Amino acid sequence: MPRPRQALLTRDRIVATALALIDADGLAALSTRRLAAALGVQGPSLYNHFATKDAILDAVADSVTATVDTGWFARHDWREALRRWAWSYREALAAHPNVVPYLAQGPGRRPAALAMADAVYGGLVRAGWPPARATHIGAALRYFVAGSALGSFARGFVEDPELYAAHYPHLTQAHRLAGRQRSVDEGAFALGLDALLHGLAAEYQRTVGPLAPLEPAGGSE
Amino acid sequence: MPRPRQALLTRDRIVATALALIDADGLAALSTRRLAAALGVQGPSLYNHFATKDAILDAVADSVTATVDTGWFARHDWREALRRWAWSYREALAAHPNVVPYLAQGPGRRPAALAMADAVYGGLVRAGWPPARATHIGAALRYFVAGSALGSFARGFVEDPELYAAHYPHLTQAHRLAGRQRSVDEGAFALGLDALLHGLAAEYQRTVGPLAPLEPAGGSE
DNA sequence: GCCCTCAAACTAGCGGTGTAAGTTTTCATC
DNA sequence: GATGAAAACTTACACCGCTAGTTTGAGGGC
Repeated sequence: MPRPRQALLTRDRIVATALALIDADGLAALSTRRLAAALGVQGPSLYNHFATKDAILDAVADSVTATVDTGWFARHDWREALRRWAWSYREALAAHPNVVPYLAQGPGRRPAALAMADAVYGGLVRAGWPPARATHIGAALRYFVAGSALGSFARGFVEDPELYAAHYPHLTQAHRLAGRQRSVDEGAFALGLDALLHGLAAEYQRTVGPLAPLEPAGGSE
Repeated sequence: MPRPRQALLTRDRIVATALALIDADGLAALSTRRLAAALGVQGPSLYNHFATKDAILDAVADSVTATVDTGWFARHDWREALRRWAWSYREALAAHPNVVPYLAQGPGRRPAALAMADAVYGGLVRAGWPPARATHIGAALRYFVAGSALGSFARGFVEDPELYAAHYPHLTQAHRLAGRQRSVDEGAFALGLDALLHGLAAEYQRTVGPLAPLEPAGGSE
């Protein structure tokens, strides 16, 4: 086939299809040939639109990051903004857990990731945190969110009672985790996030100044 | 070469060499043939000792996890034990950052990871935490540690001032992060861990009961 | 309206990958 | 000493990312 009347591929179509394949079959199952086949095209044609496979993955990762809402810092107290951002971030990653290992390797040069870092850092500094502290807080929350999306603690366990009971005295109920994955992961995330924010608020009072009273629950959104 | 008088390979030697190669060149650079070559052997010979390449990686991951000290819970208050465990866990992962993406995908059936989960969960329940809470706390800390080892927030930035200043108003200093990687990552980890533990202590007081007074700083170890 | 250049697909192929299959020789056991 | 497992080997398959060169339609300039 020569050059078609209408281009078969666009960067957006490649990225969307790649994400769908990764969601369905995992990161390792994405090959340029399989991706091309899903697009009705031969493998090397992708290289007319992306320089390398990694460039495709970068674009996929950035498309996931782009769905995170970072606007909270303009409208809310820093504690509330951090909380909502963290949940939004987690939601974006949890919707595509298979890309997290790739995505978690740093913002690099991906624009959506950098825009997010910019918004969070800026919001914290504006709230009075010293710049170095703001960096640490942003990083710490990123650690927590990325770890939670990546690990899916409960997903790691297997639905086999024998396996754990035999050697691990306290894990006799661990096989049940496999079935309650979502509730366990969400509960752990909620607990950890609340604890983190509680601790940060204390640190703020100790080193920056008094906290503004929190807006009433169920704020402006 | 037929079967040699003395076996050239052992599982331990394979695992140790694989870990060294991963540390040196990254996870993606480990192939069965390169690993075999480093062991003075042909590629397929590895399959006399491991069923698949993933089985080798599992063993590598478990050898890293095995260096985490989980004994603190027998000798310390739960807060202090959690803190020391988290630091030890982080240290183990940070020593081999390239294996973290693989390792972070869940304890699965790896014995060292399961033994660690067992120790942490048991320690928390013994300290009075309700079982469901203990699960959440263990998971939350795992998220944080895994995320911190995986992400290495600072590593993600590039040493190029132009790149950030142009589009991200608050990231004008971000290129400096690349050079201060270790201090940034450790600072973020320390801050986040302290905040987490602070928040957990508050939660404990609210839902379980009064906290034992903390032992004087610089305890029995 | 023609021509030139570029773009977007193609085909062929290189070197590398995980691993299955079968072979050979040695060691350990009866 | 025969037997069988173990541990290396060689060969081979299907797939991988990617390069090179080819073909042909699309779009712009004269």
